[in-house]
Amino acid sequence: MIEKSIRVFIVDDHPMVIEGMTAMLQQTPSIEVAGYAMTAASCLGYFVNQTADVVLMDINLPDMSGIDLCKVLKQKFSDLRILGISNLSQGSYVQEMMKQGASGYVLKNASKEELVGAIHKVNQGKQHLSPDAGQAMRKEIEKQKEMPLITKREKEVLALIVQGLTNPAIADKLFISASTVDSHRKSLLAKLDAKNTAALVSYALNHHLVEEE
Amino acid sequence: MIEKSIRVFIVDDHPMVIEGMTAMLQQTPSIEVAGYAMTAASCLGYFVNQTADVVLMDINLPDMSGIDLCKVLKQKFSDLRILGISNLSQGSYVQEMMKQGASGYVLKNASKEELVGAIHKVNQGKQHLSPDAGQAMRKEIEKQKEMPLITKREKEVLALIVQGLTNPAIADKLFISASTVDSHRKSLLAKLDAKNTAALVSYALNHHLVEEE
DNA sequence: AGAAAAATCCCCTGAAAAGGGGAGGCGGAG
DNA sequence: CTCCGCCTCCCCTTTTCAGGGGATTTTTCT
Repeated sequence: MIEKSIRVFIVDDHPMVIEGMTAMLQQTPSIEVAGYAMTAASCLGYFVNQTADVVLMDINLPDMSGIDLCKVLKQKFSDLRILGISNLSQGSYVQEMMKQGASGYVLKNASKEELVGAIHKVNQGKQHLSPDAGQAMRKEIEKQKEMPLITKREKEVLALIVQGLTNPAIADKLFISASTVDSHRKSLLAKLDAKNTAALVSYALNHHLVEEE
Repeated sequence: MIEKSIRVFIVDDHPMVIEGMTAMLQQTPSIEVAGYAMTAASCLGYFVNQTADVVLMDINLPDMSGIDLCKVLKQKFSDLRILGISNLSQGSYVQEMMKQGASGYVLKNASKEELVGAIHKVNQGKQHLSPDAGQAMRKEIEKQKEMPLITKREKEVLALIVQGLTNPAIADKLFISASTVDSHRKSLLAKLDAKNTAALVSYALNHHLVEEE
């Protein structure tokens, strides 16, 4: 029985990883490396004239996040299967990736067997998540359930508190009264179970409730 | 002219990277991949009976930090040249690595040419730093010069402030008076150019002046 | 349309922190 | 030995925060 081999396209900015994946996949007859790109731009360029079945895509690209690239590719080529690749098993990334249409996620410390297996699975329209990635994603979902607490406004206030602004200063920035800011501050203290500003800021930074770092 | 090829040993917990580096290096006649290990333990096991000229070593290993492994290897085999490998160009790691006797540092996004070049350079007893890594290291040194400000006691107080303790509570913990704690707090505010507790905590966490995260 | 949640604003009191000053002891570096 | 930095402690005042209420409007979800 003759099967068409799966055409895989690799997007990663690390030459080592490209070489490694290529080396791994070349040993597998059912898989064929159709090409690779080291930037999102050149990846998109490739897909103008050519195509592939599965894209192995690093989340961290120099010119565009893998999440955005995933979105763009799926919009143009809905049949394309995308497999996210990253060394970090941060649930939030995994989640975002899947939301944007990725079919799976493997970590960079995946074995050859897992990688090949994942490609086959994804090519059949199934999903594949690395054990750690899946776990991280589940944890992330748990977390979000545990504390959907903070409202938009509170988050804004929190961000300004973290920046070292006082209530009056925050009031100015948000065009509300200092009393209101104080109300939000009190809610935050209660919700996050902090008993003063220091604990509040610590919590916010350690739980990534605010941007910047 | 016949030259002995350089025996390279690879230590990395990512199969992809091992495959990738092996693939890259096999194309280079002057270099021979003597073996590889995915854990510090198996690396040490290898060197009981065998040896190599250059070790390519990832900083992030599952069972031991690359920095510690570097130290151990250099103690036992001072002739061994060690080339650190990592995707993060964090200056502090680079510095630590070099302190422990590493001969160089390349980033995972290094090209085949750079990798091969670095191996040759290091094998000749020279040093090699990836451009980005070198830059990161210089920045780190700059940083440390910019602010050796905080004293031991201040750091202790800062850590407790970050944990959300008030002056009286800190005073209790450190067996000093609340007035003294306040003095330290004032010093911190002045030194770190923060105008309140929130800014202080932010600064401390963002600049890793305290443990835990 | 009606209930729930969020956002807005205000009062009060006491505690903590910010900002300013001064001062004594102690140990290391010049 | 003397100076300087660090640690220690205290005084003062003003501002900000914490904790407890209560109240109104707007948004959101059902």
